[in-house]
Amino acid sequence: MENLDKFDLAILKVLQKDNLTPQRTIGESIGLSAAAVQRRIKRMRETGVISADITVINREKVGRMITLFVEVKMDSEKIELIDQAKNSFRSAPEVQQCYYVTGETDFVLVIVTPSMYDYEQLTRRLFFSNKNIKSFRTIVTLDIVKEGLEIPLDFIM
Amino acid sequence: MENLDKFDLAILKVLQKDNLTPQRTIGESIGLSAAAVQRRIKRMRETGVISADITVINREKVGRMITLFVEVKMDSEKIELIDQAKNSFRSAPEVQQCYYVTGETDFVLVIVTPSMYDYEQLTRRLFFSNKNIKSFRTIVTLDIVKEGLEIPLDFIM
DNA sequence: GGTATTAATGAAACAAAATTGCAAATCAGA
DNA sequence: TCTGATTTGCAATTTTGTTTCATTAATACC
Repeated sequence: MENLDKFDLAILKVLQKDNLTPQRTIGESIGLSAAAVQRRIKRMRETGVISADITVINREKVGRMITLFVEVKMDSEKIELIDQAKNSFRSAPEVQQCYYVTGETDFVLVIVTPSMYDYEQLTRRLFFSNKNIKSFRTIVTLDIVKEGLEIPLDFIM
Repeated sequence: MENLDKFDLAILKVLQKDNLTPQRTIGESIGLSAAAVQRRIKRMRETGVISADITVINREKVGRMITLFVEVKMDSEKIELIDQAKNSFRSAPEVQQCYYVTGETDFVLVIVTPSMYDYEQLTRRLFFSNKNIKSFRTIVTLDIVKEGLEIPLDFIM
């Protein structure tokens, strides 16, 4: 956990909304030179505070896509089996997000596929082929009300 | 829904992994000039195929943060009440993602807060104050196995 | 308190990338 | 095959990012 000052947090706040904002513009808004902003961004990349810079694609515009939530329950909680499941989920391109969670279920997955048929095929590869998966529950999304990976930085500042 | 050719899709495939990739580099890898790549990106921004360009922050590095899933059940499915709920979820900065879904539950939320206390406060504002929310179930995440907003474009190509 | 050391800064020079103008090539439909 | 519209590459231009360097601020150590 890095210690970030108010400038770093202000920079992050801008970038997580639009990382194409010129450093000069950011500098002006927070009272730093463009060079200073550039160095801070560079450092945050090196220290892993910034983990990626990505383009977000509008699903609806590229083709029909289905978004699903899947709650997965495991039989055994043995660490090797859990890790093995994590790896299999992580390496599937259809699995957009994967969370290991507490309570009734062990994993929550966000899955994006072109069709229900593709999802059915995926469940065979991902779930039915894994002996340690007890059950899974699929939730179909009708509407993406809000999407993003933003972190509420205001609470830290 | 825009119709995108193989070049557009190839560009998107690169950008959704790293949108800081120089257009010249993209051009070389797909057999186009940098200018052509730039024009295509511009068009995809204008048509909304590209909805955002963002920096992804590593939660662990900026401070203690808790990630939660919340399944929300509504009393009435009246469209005005649903829309009103959507708006309240959308406008809360702690709500990172919000999906309107089928089945038992009506909404699935991904929530990021600094502490359980903050989450408890949020539930008052977001859930208990809304008469139309029948119940909600909170799932605490232990580990983010995979995070992202990537869309599997290989299935389209 | 004074001094050495380190780290961070801004301004300017520099490099690299994005953007634009324009002529040529490509493509789709008559 | 012709025509009009679209897309392309190249080169010029503009904008942005990066590095250099001297200065300042902060910190630690006598």
